[in-house]
Amino acid sequence: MKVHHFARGFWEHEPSLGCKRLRPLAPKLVTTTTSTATAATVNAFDLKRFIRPESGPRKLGSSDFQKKESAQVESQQAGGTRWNPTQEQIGILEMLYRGGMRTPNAQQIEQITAQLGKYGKIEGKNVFYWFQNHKARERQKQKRNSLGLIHSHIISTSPTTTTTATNYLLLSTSKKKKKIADIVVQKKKGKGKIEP
Amino acid sequence: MKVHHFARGFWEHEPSLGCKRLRPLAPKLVTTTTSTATAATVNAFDLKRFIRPESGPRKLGSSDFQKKESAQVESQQAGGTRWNPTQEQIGILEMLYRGGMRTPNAQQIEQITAQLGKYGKIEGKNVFYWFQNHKARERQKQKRNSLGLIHSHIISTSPTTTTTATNYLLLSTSKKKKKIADIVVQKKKGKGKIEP
DNA sequence: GCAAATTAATGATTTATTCAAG
DNA sequence: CTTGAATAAATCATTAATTTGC
Repeated sequence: MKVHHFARGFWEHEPSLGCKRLRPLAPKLVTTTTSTATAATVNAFDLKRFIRPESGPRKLGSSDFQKKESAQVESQQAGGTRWNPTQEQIGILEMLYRGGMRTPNAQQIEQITAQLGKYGKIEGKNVFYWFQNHKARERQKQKRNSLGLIHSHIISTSPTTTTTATNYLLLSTSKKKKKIADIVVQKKKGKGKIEP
Repeated sequence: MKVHHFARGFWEHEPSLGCKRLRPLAPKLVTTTTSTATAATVNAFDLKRFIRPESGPRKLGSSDFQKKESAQVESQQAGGTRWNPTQEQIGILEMLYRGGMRTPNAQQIEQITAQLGKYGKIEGKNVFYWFQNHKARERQKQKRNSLGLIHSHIISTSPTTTTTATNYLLLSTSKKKKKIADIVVQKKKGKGKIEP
């Protein structure tokens, strides 16, 4: 377990969040250049690829104009699938979370993204999702724990309200997800969990 | 509301998983798993955000992140708050819905928005929400109807009928959030999905 | 030691629920 | 009430971390 290879030990700044995912190779420091002033233009839909699921044979013959660039070996993930946060990114996000941030609004997301972008490829939606997921999963964890210690006296820590009035929206490019109606009439909501 | 985040001094991680993932990424051979192919088209989603600072209890003055918002609120003057669809817009949307569209992807949304924009101010998120809500509400309606058939009893409030305009103004605000935790909500998840 | 196979995490979507404007 | 907007819960899907057989 715990293979501490301090090959490059630089990133060991925080002992508390020391080893979550060792996966450095982050570009680290990007000279910033701040190519864009980011003056505004916060809205505007960014169009991106379109992935039409089954739903019909259309599917456009055009191969695809996707980037891919075949780089991917680049700094790290960059593969194109899903965001893979670096240690630094996670650290900052957790810091913000602990600081009380739960559902950052658009501006906050923008700033955070810009900041985290120094450590690796990242988009605003990643930040958004991270907060959503982290919040939800911390909650589950807590619930599960509290169930575990029925006798314990330390329950407190209420779910912290949340609900920041933020406005943002993510458009999804529906993938080819499940399309057939699951006839699962009774999906058994709890699954393996112990729901009260 | 809880405004009690902050003093969250100690958090601690999972005792058992001190180190989550620290495997330095094994080469893992490309393999690419031909099975999936996935086309790899990275779909960079777009994070749409628009800011509507006020309009609600604002809290979470957490970090210094909040600063310059409230700058441009007027981007949506005239009515200010929410989208008010015109008849043409609704008509087109319903047409699309009946045609089978349920969750348009970004490109589709963009097109629809562009089209509907001819009849009135509208944004992509409005289209997105409309489909979300319409789908959900058609579903409930159907569920309710199927349930109601057993009794054939009027549910009172005959829908559609009467005063759509709601004479009594809503007192607005002063709503309260109720926790669903206590109530044993039997959310009947199972339902037959009726696809046209 | 190495990879395929398995498992645990967690990123990304979809669905259900809630709030509140009109 | 109707329904646009927003959030949370549930679910799906993919990748990293482990385990296992050789």
